[in-house]
Amino acid sequence: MARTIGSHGAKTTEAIRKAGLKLIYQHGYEAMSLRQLAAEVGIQVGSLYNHISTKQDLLFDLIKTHMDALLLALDRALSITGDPVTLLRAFVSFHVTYHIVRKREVFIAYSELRSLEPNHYEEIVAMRRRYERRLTEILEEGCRLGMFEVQDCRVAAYGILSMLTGVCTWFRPTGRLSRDKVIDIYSRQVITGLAPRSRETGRDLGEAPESRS
Amino acid sequence: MARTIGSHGAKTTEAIRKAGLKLIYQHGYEAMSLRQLAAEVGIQVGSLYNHISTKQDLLFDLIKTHMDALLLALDRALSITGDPVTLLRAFVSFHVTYHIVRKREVFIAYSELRSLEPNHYEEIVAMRRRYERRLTEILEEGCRLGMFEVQDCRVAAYGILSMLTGVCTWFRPTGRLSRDKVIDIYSRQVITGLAPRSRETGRDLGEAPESRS
Amino acid sequence: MARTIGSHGAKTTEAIRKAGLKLIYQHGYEAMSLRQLAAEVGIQVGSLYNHISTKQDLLFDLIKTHMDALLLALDRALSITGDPVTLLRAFVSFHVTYHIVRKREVFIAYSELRSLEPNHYEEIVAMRRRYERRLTEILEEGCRLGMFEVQDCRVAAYGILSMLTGVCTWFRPTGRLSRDKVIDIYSRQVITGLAPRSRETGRDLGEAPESRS
Amino acid sequence: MARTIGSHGAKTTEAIRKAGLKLIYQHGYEAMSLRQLAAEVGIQVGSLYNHISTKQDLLFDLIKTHMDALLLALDRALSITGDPVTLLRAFVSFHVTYHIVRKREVFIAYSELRSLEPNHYEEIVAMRRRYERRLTEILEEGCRLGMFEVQDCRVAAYGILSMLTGVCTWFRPTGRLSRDKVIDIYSRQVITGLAPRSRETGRDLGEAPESRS
DNA sequence: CATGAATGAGGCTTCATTCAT
DNA sequence: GATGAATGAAGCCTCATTCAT
Repeated sequence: MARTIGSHGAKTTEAIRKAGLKLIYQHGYEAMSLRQLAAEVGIQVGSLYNHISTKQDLLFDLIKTHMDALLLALDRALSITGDPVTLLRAFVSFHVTYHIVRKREVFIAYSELRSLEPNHYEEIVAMRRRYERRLTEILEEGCRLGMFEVQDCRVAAYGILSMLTGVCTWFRPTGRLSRDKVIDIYSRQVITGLAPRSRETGRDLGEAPESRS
Repeated sequence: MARTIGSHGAKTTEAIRKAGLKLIYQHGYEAMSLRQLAAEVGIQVGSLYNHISTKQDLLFDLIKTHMDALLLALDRALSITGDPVTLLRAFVSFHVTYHIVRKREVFIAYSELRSLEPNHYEEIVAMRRRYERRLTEILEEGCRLGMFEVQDCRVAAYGILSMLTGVCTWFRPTGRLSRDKVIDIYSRQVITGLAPRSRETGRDLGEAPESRS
Repeated sequence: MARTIGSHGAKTTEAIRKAGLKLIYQHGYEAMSLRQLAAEVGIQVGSLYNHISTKQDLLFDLIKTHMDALLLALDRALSITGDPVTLLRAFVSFHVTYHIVRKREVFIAYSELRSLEPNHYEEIVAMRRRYERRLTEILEEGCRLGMFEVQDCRVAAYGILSMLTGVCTWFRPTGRLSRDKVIDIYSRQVITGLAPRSRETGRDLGEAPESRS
Repeated sequence: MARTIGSHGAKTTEAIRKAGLKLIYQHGYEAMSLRQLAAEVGIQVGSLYNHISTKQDLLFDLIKTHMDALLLALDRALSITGDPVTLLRAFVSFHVTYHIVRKREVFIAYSELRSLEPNHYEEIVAMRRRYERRLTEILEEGCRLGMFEVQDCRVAAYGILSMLTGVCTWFRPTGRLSRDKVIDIYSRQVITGLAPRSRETGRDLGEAPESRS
């Protein structure tokens, strides 16, 4: 991805990235043709190659750029002091917000992983793991302090991530619920879900009546 | 999808469906070529057309067959009597099990929705909504009875579905956790997450310290 | 190069090979487009791929087939008994004849060597060396018997081969000279050129007045 | 081919010609792209057009320049007095030397003839004929004087040219044989090959006449 | 002069689909 | 039913060339 900053062509490059984002989001990487992409940008197919080196490279560039931004933003969002509950709430808020605002990047970065060449795939998956790790660490700290109670922090983290990420598949900014409302709802559902069992009663709603093997 | 039941070719037809499932799961519908498919089955490309009418039709058939089976199985799984908590636990167990066992069908039915022609798309989405509706109803009933407390049952249902469905992206049968263990963990996390706020304290972990509008 | 003997498609395959031979001879491998080739054959471009696997493969197939035939024919032509002069005359006759009759194959096999992929290149060059070796051996035997006198049999062989091969660049079947006449002329020129120096004078026309190192 | 003599850009122009020579020799005219050429020179593709007018023009310029130089050098090499044998030896020496030293120009001028546009093609072929004519004239004079005996001077000339030109396909400056040695070998082979049949013996293996000047 | 971007044609190859055998 | 061959569209990419900056 050669990006000649300041030059006139930078505008075209950016337009290609934007159009690529849109079309890949809409139709998928495989289903998007460079013909479509060029048409969307308003240039000839061959001209694309003044800005990208390969269709595959465009995909990688889009995903990589997104992941970089995501990790950076997460760092900033979690650079607060507070107990695990506070951090978890910050995480939920950040994750949901980011996944709503950058809906398309987020979707592509996940659903087109398999379209990446092995090398690129590995690189992105590694970044994704770093992201997940941040949440897992919060859960682990919460368990240590007795604020959360989960049988497996990794599994819990995966569950939370799936739940939150799902937001970007149905949330509409113009819909019934505001973004903050959704964050509120999910924060409660997530944090309550990790609550330790009540000491007094000895059981809670989540425990199965009979034991399983 | 012409299936000549009983004839010798039925075996081939089934082989095509099986191979199609595998290849679409691996590479995606757009990325799978009928040449690959034929090769996987061990026949020539042209011969495929004795069994399928169209690549698109094969996709639809696979998804439709899956959705029929899914809804039927859900019916069976929820045909028990019990309070919402019991039903919810049954739902979680069913959903996770099905998504682990029929991992590929489930994945395709979701990720290749966009590859369906409008008519087919509508049909499948309607079925999917019926599925989601079953969970939402359980939550609504639970709220009515005071066993759950959520601000929005649809949103809660989406969250739960996302969480549970995520299982099929990381679960490995040979992994650290057994299927039952995973069901156990998620049941607790889901049901606890819906628990009403403690009456005594008047607030719970999930509520934000400051008020929101 | 899949060649299904007896099937209807074999005719097309052969037509492609023939047209490929013609076009590569005329314009060169790089300059020949598959569009041209398909047009020459009278089919669609894509249909070519029912008969060839690759443009490169077509080239290799043409050259390899030629080299096989050439070596086989040489074997037959030299399967006579006789002294080196007789064998050399047989070689000249064979080489010139073959290079006139199979003018295009011969030309391609030489001029498009550089268009072959490394593996293919090596294979063909090895065959070519076997061909050259046959001539060199005749010269060596002739020298042993005192019938020829050359300072370096390999160089002499190269010279002879170049001279004879050049025929196919200018010979016209309808031209002034018959094929047999040309063979006659070249036989004499080649064989005379290898004649030992006259015993009486101790020197001959080919020796330079001043000595060289 | 605009050559701004004396200007700074002349260096670039010369670099382009040199790189073009190299790349066309290596890959052929059709296979060489202007992108490669520009990269080899170290400039951008567009910049080439400040120095050449067309890819075709570059080819023609390279060949034409070479042919001019070749004919001029031949004139100089043959501007000696002497009998046909002396002249022939001078020709052989010159031709071999030139074809070894200017290996790439020579090769291109021959192998890329077919890549020239009709006009250019005719022009170069005419020059080539003038070159060949010089050799033919020597042979004709030699025949007139009874020093050579060939049935057809044109054919003999073609044969000799082919033989000598072949040198540039296998000669390596660092190889087993020095350039002078090769010239020596070929001079003898060529001249001996033209020797008249011995009057006394009536055989044709090339006996030397008694004297030469 | 050099540059980078644009063009439009065309490169090789693969695609889903059809159909005579 | 299966096959191999044909189709025509489309896939990604590279080409030589032009031109404003």
